[in-house]
Amino acid sequence: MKSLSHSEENYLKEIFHLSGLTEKRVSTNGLAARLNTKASSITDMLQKLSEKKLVEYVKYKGCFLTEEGERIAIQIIRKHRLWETFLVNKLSFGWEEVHDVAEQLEHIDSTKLIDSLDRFLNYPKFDPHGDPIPDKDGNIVYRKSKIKLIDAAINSRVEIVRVNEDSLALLKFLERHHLTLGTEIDVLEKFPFDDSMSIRIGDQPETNLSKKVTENIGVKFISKL
Amino acid sequence: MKSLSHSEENYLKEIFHLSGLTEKRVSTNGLAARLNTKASSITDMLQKLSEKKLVEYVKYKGCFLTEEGERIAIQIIRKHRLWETFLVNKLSFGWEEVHDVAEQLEHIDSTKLIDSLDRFLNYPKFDPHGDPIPDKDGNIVYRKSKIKLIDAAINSRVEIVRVNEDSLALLKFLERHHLTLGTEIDVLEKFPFDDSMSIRIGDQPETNLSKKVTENIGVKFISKL
DNA sequence: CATTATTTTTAGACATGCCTAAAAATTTAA
DNA sequence: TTAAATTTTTAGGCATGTCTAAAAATAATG
Ligand SMILES: [Mn+2]
Ligand SMILES: [Mn+2]
Ligand SMILES: [Mn+2]
Ligand SMILES: [Mn+2]
Repeated sequence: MKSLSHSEENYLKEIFHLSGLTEKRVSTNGLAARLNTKASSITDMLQKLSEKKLVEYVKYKGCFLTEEGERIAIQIIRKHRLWETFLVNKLSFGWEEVHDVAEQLEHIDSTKLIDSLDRFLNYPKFDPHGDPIPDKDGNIVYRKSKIKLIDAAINSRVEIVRVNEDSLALLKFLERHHLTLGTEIDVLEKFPFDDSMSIRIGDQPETNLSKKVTENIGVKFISKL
Repeated sequence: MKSLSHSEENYLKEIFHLSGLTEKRVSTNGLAARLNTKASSITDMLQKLSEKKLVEYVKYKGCFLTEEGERIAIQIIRKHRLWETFLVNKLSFGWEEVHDVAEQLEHIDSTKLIDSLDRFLNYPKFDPHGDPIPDKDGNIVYRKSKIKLIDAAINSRVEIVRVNEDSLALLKFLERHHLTLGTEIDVLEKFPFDDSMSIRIGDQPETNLSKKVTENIGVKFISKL
C-alpha cells in the first residue's frame, strides 16, 4: 500500500536473498554484514518492519518475510533485474557496470514505468547475469538443472547460464577470460589439492580456474566429451 | 563533489527555476510555495546550502545560486528532461504522465547513465513539453523568437513549440483539444473582456481559449493569414 | 552443567529534514 | 514616518535511520 523508504526496501530484498527459497530464518548479524550496517541498526529496523507486518520477527530468533513482505521484495528484484537488462541491452553497459546503478533505479516507484520497460525489453526472462526476472505477478521461473561449475562432471561440456554478480572483481575476471553467458566449457580435470579445475573453451589453450571462480558460475549440462 | 540528498537537489532546482535567467534573488516564501514546505524549513536548508557554497544567502534578503550550485541545478534539469523524453519517445508515455516519474529519476546519480541515455535518444534538444535539454557541459539553447500564445498577433499563424508542464490539468486539456507540440494555430480574434482568444486549427471549427490556457502555451510565428 | 564466547538487544546519541509557535526584521500604507 | 501587515528567522520538537557502549540472551566448550 503506502510506499516504503529505500532503506526498508533494501532490508526486505536482503532478507529475501538470505532466506533463499526455503523459509529459513535470517540472522541479525547475517543481515548486518550484507547491508553494511551494525547489528543494532538491524534490530531497530526489524522491529519496525515487524510492526508493519512485512517480516515475522522473534527476538533472538531471527526473521523471515511475511507474504506481503515477500511480494514487495520480489517486485524490487524485478525492477533491479529489468533495469540491469535495460542498461546492458539498450545502453551498452558492461555486465560489471550495471549493479550499482540498478541499486538506485530499483527504488523508482511506478508500476506503469516498470511494466512499460518490461515490454520495451520484450519481456526478458533473465538478467545480464543469468538471474531470473520475476514477472509482474511475482512469478519467478528458476532454471532447473542448473549446477555450479565446481560440481560439473569431468569430461563433460557445459554452458555458462549464470554468474554470481556480487563481486565486481569476479565479473571483470570473467569478462577478461571470455567466460560470458552462453560460453561452452569442457571440464577436463579437477584437482583436490586446491579444488581448482582445468577447462577448455573451444580450441583455445587449456586453463585452470580456482575454486573461488568455479563455485560462482552456474552451468547446465550440454554433452559428454 | 560529494553527492547531495534528494532534498538538497530539489532546492537547487527550484531556486534555478525561480530566479529565471536573471540572477534575481529568490524569496523564502516563494521557495516554500514551490517546494510544498514551510518557510522555516526553507531557512534551515538555505543555511545548509549556503554553508556548502551552493547558494549565496543573506538573511532576510533571499538567495541565488553560486556557479557550482547552478552547475548542479542544470545537471538535474538535464536528467529530468532526458528521462521525460525517454518515457515519451521509447516507452510511449503521454506527456502528462511523465513529470512525476521524472521527479524521481532525476536524482539517479550516474554520469555514464545519463550520457548513454542522451546518446540512445539521439541527443534530443527539447523535452516533450518543448523545454530545452541542457547538454552534458550544461549549455542550454533557449529557443529565440518564442512568445506566449496570448501575445501572438491577430491574423497570424503560429506553431506550438512549448507548453507549461506545471499543471497536469492543462496538459490533459491540451491533449484533449489536439493542442500538441507542432500544431499550427490561426489566431483569429482577442476579447479584452476576459482576455480569451478565438483560434482555428486547420479546417476544424473555430474555438475559444481562455487566458489561463493561452498564457501557458509558447508559440513561434509562422505567417500572416 | 557451569563457564566462556558469541550473538542480539537495549540505552542513549547524533544528523537530516521537516514541523509549529513565537520573535524579529522588513515592507506597506495610513 | 509611524503603525500595521507581511515576511523571515529562531527556538524547540518530532520521526527516521544510523552509531557506540553496555546489558541480556543464546550457543559452544570442557
Ligand atoms: Mn545487481
Ligand atoms: Mn543481476
Ligand atoms: Mn517535468
Ligand atoms: Mn518537461
